[in-house]
Amino acid sequence: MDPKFEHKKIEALIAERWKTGGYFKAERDAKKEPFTIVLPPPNASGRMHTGNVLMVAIEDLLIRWKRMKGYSALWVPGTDHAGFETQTTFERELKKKGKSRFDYDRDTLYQMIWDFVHENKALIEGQIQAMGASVDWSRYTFTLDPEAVATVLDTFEKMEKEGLVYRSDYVVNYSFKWGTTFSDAETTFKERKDPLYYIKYGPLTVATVRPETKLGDTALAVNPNDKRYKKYIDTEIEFEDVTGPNKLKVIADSYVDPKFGTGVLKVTPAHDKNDFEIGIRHGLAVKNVISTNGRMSDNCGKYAGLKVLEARTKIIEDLEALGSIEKIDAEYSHPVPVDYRSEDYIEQLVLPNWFIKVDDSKKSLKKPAYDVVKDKKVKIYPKWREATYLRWVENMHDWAISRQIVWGIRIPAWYNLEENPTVHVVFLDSSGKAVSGNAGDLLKTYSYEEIEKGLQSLNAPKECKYIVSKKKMGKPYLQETDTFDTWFSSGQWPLVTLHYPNSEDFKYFYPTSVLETGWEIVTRWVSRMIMFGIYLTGEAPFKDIYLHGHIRAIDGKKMSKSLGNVINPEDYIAEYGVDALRMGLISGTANGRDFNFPKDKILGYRNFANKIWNMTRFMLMMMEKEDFTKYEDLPEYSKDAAKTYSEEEKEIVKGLNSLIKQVDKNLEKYRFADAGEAIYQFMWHEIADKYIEYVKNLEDKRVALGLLRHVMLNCLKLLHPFMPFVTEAIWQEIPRNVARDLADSDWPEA
RNA sequence: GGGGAAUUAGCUCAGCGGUUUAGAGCACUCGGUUUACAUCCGAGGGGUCAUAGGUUCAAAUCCUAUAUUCCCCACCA
Repeated sequence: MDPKFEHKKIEALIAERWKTGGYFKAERDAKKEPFTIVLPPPNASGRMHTGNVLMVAIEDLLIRWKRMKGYSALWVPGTDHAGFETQTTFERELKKKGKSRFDYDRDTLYQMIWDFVHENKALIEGQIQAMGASVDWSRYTFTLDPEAVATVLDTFEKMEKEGLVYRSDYVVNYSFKWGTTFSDAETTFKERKDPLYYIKYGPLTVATVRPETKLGDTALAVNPNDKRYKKYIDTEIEFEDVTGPNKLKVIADSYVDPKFGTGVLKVTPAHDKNDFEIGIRHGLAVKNVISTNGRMSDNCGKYAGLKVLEARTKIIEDLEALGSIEKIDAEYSHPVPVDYRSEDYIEQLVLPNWFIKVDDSKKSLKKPAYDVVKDKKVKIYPKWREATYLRWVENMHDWAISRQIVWGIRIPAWYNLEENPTVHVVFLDSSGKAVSGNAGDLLKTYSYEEIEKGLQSLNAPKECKYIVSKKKMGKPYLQETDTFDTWFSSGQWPLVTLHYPNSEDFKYFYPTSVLETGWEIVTRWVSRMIMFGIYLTGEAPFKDIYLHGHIRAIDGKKMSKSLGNVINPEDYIAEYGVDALRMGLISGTANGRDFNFPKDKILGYRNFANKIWNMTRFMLMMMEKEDFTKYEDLPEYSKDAAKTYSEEEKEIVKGLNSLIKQVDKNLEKYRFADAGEAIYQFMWHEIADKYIEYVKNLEDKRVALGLLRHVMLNCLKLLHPFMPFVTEAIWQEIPRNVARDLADSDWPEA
């Protein structure tokens, strides 16, 4: 043995050994109990970050532990197509080449991204392997594998048949920059200074930062308790507007804050989420005045076609001319919605979108998803996270599942262009020029085939009829160009990876045992998996949920590129080894709370790996010296033999037994750090500091050395799920009575 | 604005059902070439457990306020 534990040399050898052994391929064995974890799929074109390392470390720990305890342990690996993330990464690459997505038709673009992802996929797969993750590669799944896609489409079809799918106008967060909608979760707010205009509407005055949206006003609103305006409620106000004489109804809604501005709100249902809801409450018309191209729409009269900001300037001028501007507060600062990636402005627009009813009177999706956690049929660790889940699910509203991007699973709905001439189509004609317009008009000049081939996107008004079909419909049908929200497909991940509904794997391994992931996607992902699991199988897809904390940078701040504090786990793997990194992160993660990257602990566990390496080296040296080189040369541990042990020997046996119990107990409770810490303390400070020193000084070492070997072998088993490489490497050096590799060994019993 | 979490040694954190002198790793001090390990060994210093009240025979631990920090959700036109 080398005088030091050389992780670089050993890791690859050991990984190869496990691969040859085939220990991680889970067999369906009726005599065994299944233990299943589905790996939350990392982004297929991304690379490993510290969060992934922690996730792998915890899941591998659970899986190896249960496998050694005799379960049929299955850990299913996979990668995610990560719709929006990947498409934007790819578009950045395109930009470097002076191209953009608008240069390609939809099918070509999709194929290009497919190729891009498949060129990069091997990287993350290799990293998962290098981490020592004992996943079953024979069951590897990519979210866009044909079978995975088929399952997702089947689910959509079923939901559509059962009336859970609908199309509706909806206020979406729309980015002109990216040309797509963003979910609320992908939208943040940024403080910005904008002039606040006080605009007269007849006798009333309204304060707004968006005068241009006045073209879409369909009411004025006041607080029902506001004495100043009581007399105007339910009356119509007439006034001279920039477009000529106008009149608006005054409604009462408690959303209006009497203390803000003048206490009068202009209601623009098409361009503000809250106004949209007021509109629904009061049955107001929705007048769309801003189009997806960032310009004022056709129904804006003389302002039509102007960019939003141009229209604002113009309208202010016109209002000034009318004498309708009461005052301007130039110092007004307010939060504006921006997209979380580029912090570019987000406009709220009304677009037809695809929705899932989550609280249908006949078939509620959210209620059982709530109950199952409330009733502790699915347990969340740490417990205090439960409240987040319950609160969110309780307030869940219908789910907009469509995204205006190419990279994803295309919604399998088809529009008959002859029956729906108003479908708006954008395509590249045979010369590569972009053409857009209504299908009815375009079909007069272009053939269906040309449109279909060059199709970039379509936008079907909500009245359009559609047919759901997984097969290509052909002329005169065009397929919806929206794709599913990533969470719609990854929400079915446990079902997809286990080949729901008819496979043997599904019957044996479903529901899975534990879902382990970061808490930040509890709402977006975990709730959806529970919903789909119950909807399709009647059973939640997992029994326990363990949520690990976020890893912050060393400075205690969130890792971010702009702060330059992002930690690349590979640097630490190279310097300290996989085992040290895994164990260091696990020991930092205690209660599922966020924690700072535990640099010192990683160093500490690197030293520990070296320590147990040298303990073994020393033990073997003592054996060799006394010529106990074969297994049989030393006495085996037995309860009988233990009766004649010395105090020191009895002490170490007692310590080992209590350690085994402690490790099991802590792992049952997901207290990984405590379990690991206990092994560390025992091996270093009981075995090395005390017991080895004791053996060292004995005249006759036979019995004590035999016991040392016994204790060491058992400790290696306990430590293996935490630090798989170094323990396996040491295991191979010690003479044993069983040939099996450590990864394939049985868990010790106290 | 609503909700959650944290505040314990210089640093990062444990202390999960109230129990003897409050623990660990790193850092620090002193001393060590001892059949492996200096990524080591031995000894040691260092904490009024954020603050103020309360419950109790007994509180870092339970309760209530306050302060500070972090996070999530919402986002007043």
